[in-house]
Amino acid sequence: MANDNDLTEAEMLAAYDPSAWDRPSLSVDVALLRVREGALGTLLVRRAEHPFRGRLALPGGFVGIDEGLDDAAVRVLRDEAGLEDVFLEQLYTFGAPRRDPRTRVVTVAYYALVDPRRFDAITRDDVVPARVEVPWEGEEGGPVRVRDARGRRRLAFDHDEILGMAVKRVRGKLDYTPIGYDLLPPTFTLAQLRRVHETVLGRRLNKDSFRRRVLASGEVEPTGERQRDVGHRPAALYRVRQRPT
Amino acid sequence: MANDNDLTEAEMLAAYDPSAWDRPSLSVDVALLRVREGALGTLLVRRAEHPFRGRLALPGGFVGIDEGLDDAAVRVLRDEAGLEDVFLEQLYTFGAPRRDPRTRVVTVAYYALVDPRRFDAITRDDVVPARVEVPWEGEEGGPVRVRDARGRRRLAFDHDEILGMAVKRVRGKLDYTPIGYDLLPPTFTLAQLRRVHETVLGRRLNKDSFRRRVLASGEVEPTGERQRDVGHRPAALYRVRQRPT
DNA sequence: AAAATAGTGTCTGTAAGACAATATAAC
DNA sequence: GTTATATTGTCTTACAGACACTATTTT
Repeated sequence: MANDNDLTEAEMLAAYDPSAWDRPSLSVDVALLRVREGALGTLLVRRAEHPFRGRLALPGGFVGIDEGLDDAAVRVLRDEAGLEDVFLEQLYTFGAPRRDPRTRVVTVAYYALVDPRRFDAITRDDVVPARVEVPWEGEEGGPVRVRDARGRRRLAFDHDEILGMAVKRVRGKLDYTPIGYDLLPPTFTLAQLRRVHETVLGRRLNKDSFRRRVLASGEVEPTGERQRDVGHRPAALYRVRQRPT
Repeated sequence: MANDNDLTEAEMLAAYDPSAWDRPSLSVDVALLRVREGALGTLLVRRAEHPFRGRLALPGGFVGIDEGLDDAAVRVLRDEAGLEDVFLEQLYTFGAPRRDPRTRVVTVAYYALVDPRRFDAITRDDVVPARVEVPWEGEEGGPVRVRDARGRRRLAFDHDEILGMAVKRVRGKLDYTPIGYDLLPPTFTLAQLRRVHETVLGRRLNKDSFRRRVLASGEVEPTGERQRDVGHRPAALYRVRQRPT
């Protein structure tokens, strides 16, 4: 190519041919997490086509040529998992050259946190809830293991790595961001909140200091309501003070 | 396209045409950070071509079709900034549809931390050191301002956002990871280490408790040496105990 | 000796962990 | 009343901030 330094910027843009070089494909994948009955769970889709046909995978899809990355993640979550208006944040970009056997595909991974009630409301036969087992402590990191109603599953691509990175990220952010509330219904007791934290972190927390810390944080306020029909003294219900969208 | 569910995976891979859809270009950009004389600095390159010709930008380049993302970042750092073997970690992926006026370019941003001595050893006339000014407190986030020998500079693309995200990330990781040592020479005093932390965090730290905390962490060990020619009582020199690659 | 910073020892306040005591709803 | 958990209060311990004091080098 000749030296283009004599062109104006407009001329240069007009002459630019984006197809001149081979380039990777770009996708997004969304690692959904929920907490229920003291266990981490996720939502997977069964692949209808090669590669990894029949295997479970994260909801995902290719990024449109004029589509923002966040927009693509929102679209995938809506179209493949039937979920909208959930916590969604970019996680990490995975681009090992042979992670997809078709061709080079770089994927921008997102993670989402969902109130388990909305999770349960999903009824699509290609969407499969699965339990997430974390085989490492703390924020060590590494792939997770996944188990659906039929037992242990190997996920497509490097999706067990992506889920593992999502768990690691949430563990890291739980202590100093209001992220835990996205895993709960709009109104909750302090015991429920603690149970969510314990499940995500994979360890028990001190009941008293957890309570003190949360109340002192100013993140929650009592609704004035209490639990009903619980077979013991009902706990006060709280809500997040200002959900910071 | 006809239903391909009757093909074997091998047939499907052979038939797959990666050029069938438009796709974004993919680049990497590296936000370098160093601390010197109580100020954050970075390393920029002057763009020789459109777009943003003549403006300063982060070292960056397109990802090869068979090149790993980390490998691309290492290559860019070596070829454009002349640096090797520095701390380098993926930061965030920026993909707003119009961030590059040529065409859709998604960039995987990395950040690197460098001992300022190695920084100073670079002598290339297209590489420009610049001071980084952070106009926000704590981990609020947002773009930074950049100033080179000639004064305030507007960076190409969204590179001031990327640098801002790098500062935010380092601030967040400084307290609970051994990341600060990558900004220092192999041997250092506790006062130098504290000064680095103060510069990154943008606030003063308590001298006594910083000292106690670092010594109690077990991350450093005394070399047995002391400073020389400092005009006051010389401080003991320390090194990192085991650099965890 | 003066200047300047390194390093040590001690006190205080805050927050977490542990644990005991009391409260309240369902049965 | 019994059961089961919520909620409050107290004590202890760990650690950060503050500050005073001593140490050691250059000038």
